Amino acid sequence: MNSRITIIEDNEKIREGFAAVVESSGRYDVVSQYSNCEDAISHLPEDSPDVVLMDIGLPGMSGLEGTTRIKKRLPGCIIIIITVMEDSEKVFQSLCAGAGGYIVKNSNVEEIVRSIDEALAGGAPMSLQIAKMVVQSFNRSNDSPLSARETEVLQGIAQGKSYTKIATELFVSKDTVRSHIKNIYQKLAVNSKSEALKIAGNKKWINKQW
Amino acid sequence: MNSRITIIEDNEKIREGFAAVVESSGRYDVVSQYSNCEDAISHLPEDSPDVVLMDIGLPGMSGLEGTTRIKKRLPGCIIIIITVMEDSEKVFQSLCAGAGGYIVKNSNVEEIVRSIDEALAGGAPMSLQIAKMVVQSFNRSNDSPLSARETEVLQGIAQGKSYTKIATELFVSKDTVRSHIKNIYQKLAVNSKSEALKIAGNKKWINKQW
DNA sequence: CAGGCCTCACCCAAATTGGGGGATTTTTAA
DNA sequence: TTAAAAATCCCCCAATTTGGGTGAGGCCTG
Repeated sequence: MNSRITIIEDNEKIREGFAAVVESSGRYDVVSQYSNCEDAISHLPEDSPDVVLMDIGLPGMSGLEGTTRIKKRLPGCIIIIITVMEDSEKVFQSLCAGAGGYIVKNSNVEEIVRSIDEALAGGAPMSLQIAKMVVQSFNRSNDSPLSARETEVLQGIAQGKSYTKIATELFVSKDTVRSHIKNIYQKLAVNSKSEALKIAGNKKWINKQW
Repeated sequence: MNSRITIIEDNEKIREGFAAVVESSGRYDVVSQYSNCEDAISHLPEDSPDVVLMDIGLPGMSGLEGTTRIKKRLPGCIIIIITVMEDSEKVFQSLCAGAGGYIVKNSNVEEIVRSIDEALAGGAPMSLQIAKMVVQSFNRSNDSPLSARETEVLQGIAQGKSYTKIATELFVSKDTVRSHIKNIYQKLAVNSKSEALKIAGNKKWINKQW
């Protein structure tokens, strides 16, 4: 049976262009097209797409948010982001949201169809250009105001460890850890763990590692 | 001035092969070669390399661990992983550790030199094959024992939020969040935040995102 | 020598956490 | 249809954690 495809893209020309290309292959059925995520999500059960071609810059809910929501309802659904060249952070976030690949808007017919084939086969369709962006988004910035020790402590916080646990692992007293925390909070102008993690995480001062 | 390069690789033939290739370009100086990370790290200050070519499967300290340590001491140093085709998890972890690129062991002369050029220019040298692995490593496994709601709650924990904060954000009471936590702990057979995060993180049941 | 960094201590009060018990409703699956 | 699972909420309890304050000694670097 043919794979079911849903297209979400606000530019009508581009959307119908993609639809035509996909249909032309004969192996895919475009079951629906939407110009925004909200509409698409409300029709998810009927459409039950195998693949979603998703634009990132959409009116209303962003493609990022949409990807997360769709993945939540249809975990098996593969979402391929349609994009012009954007910043590496967006690409990274899309992957975090559950995107299965990236194709650029001005791809030719064969590339598009091949991307969908690849995605269904379990591969990750994307250009080397985009892949490199992902890698670059890993690079931690080195202009952190936090000292080495403070970074270690915050890293522990990021892993949900208690002050006591962190102290044990760093071979220092609990009060020392508390001192570092106080300094961290002062430097970042916050007063809670979650706030500190949010800004240190966004600025890549810590490894949000797994 | 030529860029300073250090090579860490336990196989002597491969190591010297790389050295010869790099030297042959004339634009790079191989300032040192080591067969393990420990030796390399103890000579870091004198060597002060701009680029490190690092094997992943090393005796003693792994290339992953070594990458982390070197990055800590020389944040500006670019570390390129030399590898045979490995699992996507290793590739992902290397990038987390601070690797700036990936080249495969049987690359030819031009590829190697070009990779180093690319790395120094700020790009991320890697094959499309490897890039795809990175992307694949983002895919969350869907065999989680946690329910959708429980996953949301644990996600909040991962961001360092308090039960109260999570409750507010999910529009439920604090006790509901506590109920979910209790169930999570039982399912994962743990009894603390950090333990739950560790196993849920490792198995990719949650997005460690920011 | 000033300033940052790392270390540690003590005080305090509020909040959080983990564990126990139970209850209801809705959804899902057998 | 019936049982299990999920989601919601309530109460109790005690230990721990957290955030904030103040102070202080040693070390290293510019």
